[in-house]
Amino acid sequence: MPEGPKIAVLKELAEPFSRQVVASVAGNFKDKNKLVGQKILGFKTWGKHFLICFKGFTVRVHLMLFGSYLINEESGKTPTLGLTFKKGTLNFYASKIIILEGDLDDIYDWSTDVMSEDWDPKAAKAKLKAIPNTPLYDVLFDQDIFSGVGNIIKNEVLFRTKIHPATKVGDLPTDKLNELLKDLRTYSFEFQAWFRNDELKKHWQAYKQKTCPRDKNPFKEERMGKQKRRTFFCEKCQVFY
DNA sequence: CCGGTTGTTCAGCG
DNA sequence: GCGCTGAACAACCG
Repeated sequence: MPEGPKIAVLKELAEPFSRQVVASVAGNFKDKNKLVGQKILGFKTWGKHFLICFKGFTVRVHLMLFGSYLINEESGKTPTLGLTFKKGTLNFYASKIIILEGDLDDIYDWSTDVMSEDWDPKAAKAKLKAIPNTPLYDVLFDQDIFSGVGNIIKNEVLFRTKIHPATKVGDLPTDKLNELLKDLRTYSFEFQAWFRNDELKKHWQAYKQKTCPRDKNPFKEERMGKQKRRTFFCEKCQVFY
């Protein structure tokens, strides 16, 4: 389900519950009693984390690989966490949920989130300098450098910038690195807009595709990186630096 | 029914 | 203590 842009859409859809008081709580979440009667101060996101802010603490929802949510709707299954308001419900299924105590600004570095207004590509570059021998297929999954980036964004952005996924980050020419950093953000917002309109898949150029749309060369598909994730690339137009 | 997956954490080992 | 590996977890689709 999630990559950063989908969580950004969740925040938009949840916004009507901002400033509302939690009337009752359902689900398996063990600290659910702590939420009853509390007013939601607002919602935030950090990469793939969805954050429900209360006074003094925050509920962190992570949808992982299979998680889902329903707004003003029930699936019939027990949610991990289900919030009921005077009007409406917000349900999370198959999610990992924890409570964060204290100030979020002490917990999160917002500048690593490629969709944040605080996104700072210079900070990312400084971190990449320390790991020049790491291939891009691993680098792009590092949530402490590129919060919100997942396997779709990885595949699409490397294709769009014509960079071979096995290129080591230190071997990238400066202008290509800059282009990559820029497109991670650009593509994430395009992803968000497409997902909102339910037309994300139709815009996939590399992910799960068979043929390169640029030169009609068949895509290579390999399991790459520490996480052995599906990687699609064109050996003709994606340059190995 | 089986295999695959837009993700992360942790135990176990050398 | 480190890095690496595999397992574990979750739910839905084709």
